[in-house]
Amino acid sequence: MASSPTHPSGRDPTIFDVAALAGVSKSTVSNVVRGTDGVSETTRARVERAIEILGYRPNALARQFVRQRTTILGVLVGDLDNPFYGDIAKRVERVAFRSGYTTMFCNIEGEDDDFALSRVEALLEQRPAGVVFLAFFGRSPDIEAALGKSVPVVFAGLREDWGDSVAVSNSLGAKLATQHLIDLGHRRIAYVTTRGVEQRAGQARHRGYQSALRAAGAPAGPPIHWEPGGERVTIKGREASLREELGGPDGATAIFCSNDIGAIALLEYADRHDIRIPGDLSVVGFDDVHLASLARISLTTVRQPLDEIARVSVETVLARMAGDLVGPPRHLQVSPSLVVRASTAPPAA
Amino acid sequence: MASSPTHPSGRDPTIFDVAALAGVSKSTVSNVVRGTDGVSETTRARVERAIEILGYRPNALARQFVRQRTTILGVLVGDLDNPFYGDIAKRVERVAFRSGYTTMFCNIEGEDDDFALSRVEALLEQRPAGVVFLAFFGRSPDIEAALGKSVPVVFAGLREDWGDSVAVSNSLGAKLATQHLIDLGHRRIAYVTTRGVEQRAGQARHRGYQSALRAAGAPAGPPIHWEPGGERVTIKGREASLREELGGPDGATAIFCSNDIGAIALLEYADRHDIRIPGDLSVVGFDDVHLASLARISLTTVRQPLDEIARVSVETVLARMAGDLVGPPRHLQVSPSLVVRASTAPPAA
DNA sequence: CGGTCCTGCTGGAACGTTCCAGCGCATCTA
DNA sequence: TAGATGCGCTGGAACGTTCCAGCAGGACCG
Repeated sequence: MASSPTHPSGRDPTIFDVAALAGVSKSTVSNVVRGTDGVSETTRARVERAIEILGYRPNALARQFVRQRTTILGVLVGDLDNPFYGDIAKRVERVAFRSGYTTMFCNIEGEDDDFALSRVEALLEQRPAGVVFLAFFGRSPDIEAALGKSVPVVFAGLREDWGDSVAVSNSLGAKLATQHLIDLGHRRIAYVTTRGVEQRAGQARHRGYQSALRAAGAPAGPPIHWEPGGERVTIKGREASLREELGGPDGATAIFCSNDIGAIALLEYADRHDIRIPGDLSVVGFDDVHLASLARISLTTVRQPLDEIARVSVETVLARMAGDLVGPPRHLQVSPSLVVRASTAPPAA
Repeated sequence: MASSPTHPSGRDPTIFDVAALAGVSKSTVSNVVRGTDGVSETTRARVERAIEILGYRPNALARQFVRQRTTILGVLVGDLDNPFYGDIAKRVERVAFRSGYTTMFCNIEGEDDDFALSRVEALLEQRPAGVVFLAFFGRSPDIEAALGKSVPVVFAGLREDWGDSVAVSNSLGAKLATQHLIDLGHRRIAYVTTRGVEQRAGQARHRGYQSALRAAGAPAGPPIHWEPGGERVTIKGREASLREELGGPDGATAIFCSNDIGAIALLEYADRHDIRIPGDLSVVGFDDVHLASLARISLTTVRQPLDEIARVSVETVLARMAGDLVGPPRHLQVSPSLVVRASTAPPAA
């Protein structure tokens, strides 16, 4: 048990101990602690002195209990080990802390929906004041039911169909990426996506890709689903060989990949199969994870303004909590930007 | 406000509502909810039915309040954005969840001790049942004071001077790394360290490096402190040029770097300065972050068994919490292993 | 000078659990 | 059959806050 030096009784001092020492009522101590006004300067000083002497610290558990709310901000993360999530998680945490909230992370690794749901329930049991989603959920009805309408929710960059959201403009980002390839002279540009979890964002990115190509009068293909590490891909439900889609005489000369981790896996694949980048194949990613800027990777990509996304997301959910923001869900968009590096070049002649 | 369909009164149903419906006392409901035995099968069934009907969910805030403890496991992370921390954080979370604990992460970015301290205090205010350190703290006396003796603490892989710890054997890992370079034929092997935050681990790694070289009759240098991105290094407090330490006629032919992120930064530096790796210079890291296994990085490194560290760390702190582990701090060591990749080769002839 | 208003402080009630002493009743033992 | 034992259940107390109605007493107003 912790015990302050001046209060060796074993139990932590309570508001009553402070009140007794300062010669005031518990209510006054409470008012001082909470910074309520309506306490005279002299009384305040006396109480503060008593707090100091006793080493009193408010019991957060009691406070949370009586107020029936915490200063916990729940954060649901797709995969902490993915640098994109790690990066944004860190920023969310920083912003929340500045506003007096403590973040509670739950890591969800998309694989198992039941697992994800049980994680969400464990999080909700702590009665967070709000929840920030950095992860996508397939079974949203269950999640929605679990959340009820009891907790404000914001989606940081992932979906726009439920709750508030703050997202980069996926279609604009995809347009920037695709237009860059078009400007370099590419015509056969493929769109590769790697993870089911980003369905909605991925769809929007595919639309942006399509619209850029259409505007340029070039052909846009369907999404090519690829599981990093594998040799096979799925196109409109049919299996095919990744090798044949890339770099060959009829294959694509450039790829826009729906995310950096996938794009980097593509670079790996290319390295193993003697496809030179950007000589034989140009690759553009999405996210601008740190990794992408390493000289040995040097991936051209679309940068998400993570700081802004994190800041605005937290601000939004805090505003909902405070009642400052009411009404229907608000969907904010932030602007992506293109970062050109060494993974893109004009197509071979 | 959340409300179950069958309980539209606005307030969440309490144990009393369940008791009334089931025709028993609140105590019996409590016993059913907590799984206490001493409740007959028929009563239990009746209570469970009532719980179902009302959609009752125990109020975690009230429970925590009355028991004065939570099922929150605090985790202090060095930098969530560093893949090493992200990886181990994720594993810790997984193990904790399996044991019924929810993890609360606090991200500490070593720079600012006052900030770190305020983060720790915010974490402690939630009264976690235990704390796992994945970060190193310079000002441990303050942290120690803040923690008091009230919360069991375990250090995962970082220090061995306070609280329980579960760490890879840093000196053995360093020996493996250095011996690998010696076996390849290197004699001029430098030790580079990048971050103040890993002082203790770094010191142990330097000792392992020294002992391997001594055993081989080769010279061991002092730690070379390098700030990734810079050109200058500090050796025993004196400044020098990194370029001159590496690859030159008198410079090192191989480097053992105290961590992978630093080692990868060294690769970057080498790339920019036309030092070929491993032709001109061999590099070994420590940690085996995912990144290191990318074909374009392919860093020889020392792997930490992160799963084991995470599992044993959480087990240790849970055992302390439960009182199953008593007595003086326990310092467990786990074994590192060498992962040979393409960043090391025999020295140029 | 009586009433009203404000300021600073008070004390009770409430929050929803857990924990525990204790009680009635049936069963077992001598 | 009396007493002991144990099982299943009960009701009160406690946990440390916040919130709120209310109360003195001084200042201000007509």
